[in-house]
Amino acid sequence: MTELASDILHWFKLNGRKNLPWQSTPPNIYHIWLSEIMLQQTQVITVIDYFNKFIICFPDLTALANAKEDEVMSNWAGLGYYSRARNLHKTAKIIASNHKGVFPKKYDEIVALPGIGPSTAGAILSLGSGLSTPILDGNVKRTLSRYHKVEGHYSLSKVMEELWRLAKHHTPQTKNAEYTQAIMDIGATICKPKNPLCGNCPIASHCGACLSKEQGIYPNKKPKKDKLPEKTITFLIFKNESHEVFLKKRPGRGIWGGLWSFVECDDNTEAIDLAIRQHNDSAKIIRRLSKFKHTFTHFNLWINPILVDSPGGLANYYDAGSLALGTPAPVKKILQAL
DNA sequence: TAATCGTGGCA
DNA sequence: TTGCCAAGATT
Repeated sequence: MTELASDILHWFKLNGRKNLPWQSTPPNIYHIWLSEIMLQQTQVITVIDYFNKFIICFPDLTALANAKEDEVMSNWAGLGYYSRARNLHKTAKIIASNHKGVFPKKYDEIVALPGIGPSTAGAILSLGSGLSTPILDGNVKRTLSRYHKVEGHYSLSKVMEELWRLAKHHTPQTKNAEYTQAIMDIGATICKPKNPLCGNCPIASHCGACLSKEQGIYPNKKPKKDKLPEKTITFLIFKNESHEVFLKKRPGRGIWGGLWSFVECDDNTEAIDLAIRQHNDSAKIIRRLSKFKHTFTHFNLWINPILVDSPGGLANYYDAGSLALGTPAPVKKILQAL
């Protein structure tokens, strides 16, 4: 066992997180899988409430496999990266039909499932079955980059190969579930992106970056991008006499895939008039709501919401106060303000 | 290899 | 206010 693994395991006994909602003895593989998917690019604090709500609706893999897609999406709405939810549902169905409802135990089978890549597969095997399988999530990448002063940004395949090599090198044969949880805990609570708490770190005395006071240099920063592109769209909020609003299910790919949203069109008079006529020939604009910005990782979206009177509207009109459908965050924001 | 895919918290 | 980016995978 490497010194890093030994130090981390010792630290874990007293300091590790052992009461997260998806942790149990023995581990529940469904909970482990679900949490790992929710935790992709998402912090623990954000996931906890979603996880608890989700396992009440879908207590086990069979319940999830038998669920309607809209019910799954509704429980995921607000968490983001919605392909995760669609793939989660797909995988539940695959396991139900191809694996007799039992989560597969082999790495090759697990990594072949939709939404599960090499790191998530490793985490499932390690945390769920205690197998000696490396992971390489953001916490491990950051911690090992500092410890070994790895040169180059993650976007370079050469850097990722080196980090995987190091991750495998430190992954112990025994106590692997504890090690995996421990190194993620250290990454999340001590070896943080900004202001790492090296004074509390069990591996600081052997950490290259800490010893040379270069915690800010490693991991190497992402090359700066130009300004984020900006887009402006119009939301048309069709409202009938019963104060119900029209929502449309978005296609299963692209932004907000599988969620329900307003009619959307370009932000100009001609496009707006056309979209209104096409939806309901007797509809008329009531008023414009205030324009607001919604920020994504890769662009900024300006949303121009317009409230439209839509007499006779019936199909796919819903009461905003008792909506059971998943909606994008900005749509939910508008619905709550109506 | 580089884009795409959400949202919210924090410095 | 703006920029950064989190328990990554997919195309």
